[in-house]
Amino acid sequence: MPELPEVETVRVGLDKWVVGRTIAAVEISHPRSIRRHIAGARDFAQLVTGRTVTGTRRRGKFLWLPLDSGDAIIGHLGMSGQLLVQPMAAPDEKHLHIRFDFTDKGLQLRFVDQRTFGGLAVSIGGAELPKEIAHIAKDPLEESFVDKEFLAALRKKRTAVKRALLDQKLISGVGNIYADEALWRARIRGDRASDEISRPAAQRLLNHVKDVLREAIVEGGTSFDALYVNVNGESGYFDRGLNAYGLEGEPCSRCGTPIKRSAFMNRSSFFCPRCQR
DNA sequence: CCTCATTCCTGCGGGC
DNA sequence: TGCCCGCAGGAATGAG
Repeated sequence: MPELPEVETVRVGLDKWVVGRTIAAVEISHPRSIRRHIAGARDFAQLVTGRTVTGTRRRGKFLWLPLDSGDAIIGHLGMSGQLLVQPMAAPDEKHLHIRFDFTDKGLQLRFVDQRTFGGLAVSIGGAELPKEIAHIAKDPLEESFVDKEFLAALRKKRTAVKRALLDQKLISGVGNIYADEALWRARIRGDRASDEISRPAAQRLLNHVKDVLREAIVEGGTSFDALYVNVNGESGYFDRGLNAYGLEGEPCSRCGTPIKRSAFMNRSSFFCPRCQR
């Protein structure tokens, strides 16, 4: 499930394989995958054909490819989206929705997405920062991320602390897995009121968020199945480093108490009932 | 403005 | 064996 570390792993792959190359053609076989590009498939193709990819950028779970036109191809992987770099002769993936060919007739870029929650769009003038993601907060691994602003926002909110971690307008890049992991490390229960967390505890939680994201990037992300892969179709290994997520009934690695699972925000939360208060 | 539930989607696995 | 149903969940949307 692509959260910040998984998207970063994909970005690094794209940086290696796609930057500097010129798009020769784009084939869109599933309109839902470009639903955020309001002007439609033909407009999308027109804007990217003949353009050269000049870099790769990411904020939170969004990534974008600046083009030499000043526009950018912006992408979100959703639940199951993959950006794969494949030989032209490789057979079509079952859920292949968008294919980019390059003028050098080398490896193709393919957007594959089983559940179609993800998608691509062209952001006009978005090379530096697409306006489509301007409403998203900076992610905690950006140098310009300001801890104090997040801590203040946490205090101002009247909601559960896990909900705040998942709120991309407060802090971007954190999804269900890393939220549970950071809360476990900080020994805080996710349903605690965000404005009742002490300032030192909130700072510790933020530090754990940063740590767990960084550690997962080193491992190439977390995956439980073939749905999250890097641009070469390979899975990450961070699932070995998890202490809470998906471990219902397993002994907490700190205190041995079985990890509990509960429904929260229409999804599962995993936590240690003893050492998370 | 703020908070929160709902909706989108498909493959898989459990239960009967 | 086969079918049905629940589950996985990021972000946009709209209700209250």
